[in-house]
Amino acid sequence: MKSQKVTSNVPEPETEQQAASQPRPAEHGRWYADGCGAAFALEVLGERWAMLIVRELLLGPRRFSQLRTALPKISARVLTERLEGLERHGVIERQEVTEPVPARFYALTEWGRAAEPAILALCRWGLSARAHDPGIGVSPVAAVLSLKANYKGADGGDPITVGLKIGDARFVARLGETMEVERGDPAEAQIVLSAEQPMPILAAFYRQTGLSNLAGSLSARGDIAAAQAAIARFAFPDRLTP
Amino acid sequence: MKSQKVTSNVPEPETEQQAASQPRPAEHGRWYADGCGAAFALEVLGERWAMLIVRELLLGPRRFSQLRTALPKISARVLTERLEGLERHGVIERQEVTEPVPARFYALTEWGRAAEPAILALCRWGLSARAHDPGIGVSPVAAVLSLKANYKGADGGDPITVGLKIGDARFVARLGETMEVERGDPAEAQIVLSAEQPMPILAAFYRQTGLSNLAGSLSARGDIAAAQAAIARFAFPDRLTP
DNA sequence: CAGAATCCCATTCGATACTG
DNA sequence: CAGTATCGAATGGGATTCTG
Repeated sequence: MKSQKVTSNVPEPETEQQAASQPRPAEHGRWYADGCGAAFALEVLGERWAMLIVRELLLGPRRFSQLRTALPKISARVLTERLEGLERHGVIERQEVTEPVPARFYALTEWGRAAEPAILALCRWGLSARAHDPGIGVSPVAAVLSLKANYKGADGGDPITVGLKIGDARFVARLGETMEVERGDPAEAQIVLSAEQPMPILAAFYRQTGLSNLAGSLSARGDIAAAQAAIARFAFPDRLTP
Repeated sequence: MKSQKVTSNVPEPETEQQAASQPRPAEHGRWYADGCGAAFALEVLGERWAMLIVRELLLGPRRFSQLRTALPKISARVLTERLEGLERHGVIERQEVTEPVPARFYALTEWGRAAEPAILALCRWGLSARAHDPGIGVSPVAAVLSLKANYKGADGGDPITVGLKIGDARFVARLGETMEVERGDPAEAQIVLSAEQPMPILAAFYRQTGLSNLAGSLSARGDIAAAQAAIARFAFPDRLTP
């Protein structure tokens, strides 16, 4: 990580053509000239798509193409730019693996992971405005984080482990005083919910209802009483706008 | 209760045609096509400056020129645009007063106020990255919210009331289990801190130190032991980046 | 003062094509 | 697959001017 010389907010008049392919604004990020921590956060994460990329990395490293799948409307160019910017700011880092097959992953740094509370808070705020529109897609990661954002604690009850299979994605969540979730095989979980798409799973939690009425698109395996208890540990924000 | 008739500045000249075939870019705010609450939040607050405008309104309604003062780098045009957008989305509302003198204020709606936790979380995340650069200005509101973002509770102690005078701004904070702060006259407070600029006040809290070494630019009045106790109730995040 | 209206260029984006 | 390169088009936003 190297620090850049910040010259001035006045763009240099055509240094050369190279400058055109290297976007300025996030260079050292000085849009706001505001010492507030939130302003600095927005210098780093305030560009379009940046926070959603971080969101997608919150549950573990992802590859370029996986990010594109999770964020279908982002273009390759913008994704490349954002990954560069986030890496330069120290939010993410590249990981090269040769293990099964050579590949490159993008992973959050420690600081990047620390952005989770802010992103979950934004998630709650967004949910407080309008129902989750089922017509709009949600990535598996977004769905799982949406649950995490609205977890209310075990309230003295025992921890419950919940496995989630959403398409190809596999998560294991542990619902204790806090909700911890990571990618992994749900084999050991007390309950496993499976669906091809994220929405049926979200709907089960949103409605604070049983799973039976979604049997068509969602399948549940395991202790059904534990499933009910698990669902009761989530509460979604009241809507503040009609 | 205001009449919320919007779409006034869009004349709609005989074009009642395609609404679905033409994906308008930012018109109805659909950049992301992502059902996640965070994505929706960013449709509303993700434009440059938008969150900082909300931040400035978190401690009470402000006038156009007051916002410009607090955010010196925003242009009148952009501020106008953002205020329109935030009003259209239901985050803020205009208030016309005729009281002392006819004036217009911008105030958060209930939903807008609900964004406070997200903004404070971003503030904490930004602070975890780098020291508050004293070379960069902070608005009085940003300074006070920065304190609120890092308040850790009374831990069994009695509430302490702290008055803050920052330039012309006047705040009263009550440090109980949570920190509540609003604009108001600090006359009744146990402690009153005064400074022309926000930074000396922030510095006193940041350093977890007494006030004596900042006597030049900061003045304190009241129970000095209470002041020490008050300062001890704040803890600022560890830096996660060097 | 509180904006609205114009002008206009730099930035940014999406689509497509290309490459190692 | 994992990006680059290029290009045209849309947008953003600074500066300036106008108005109630």
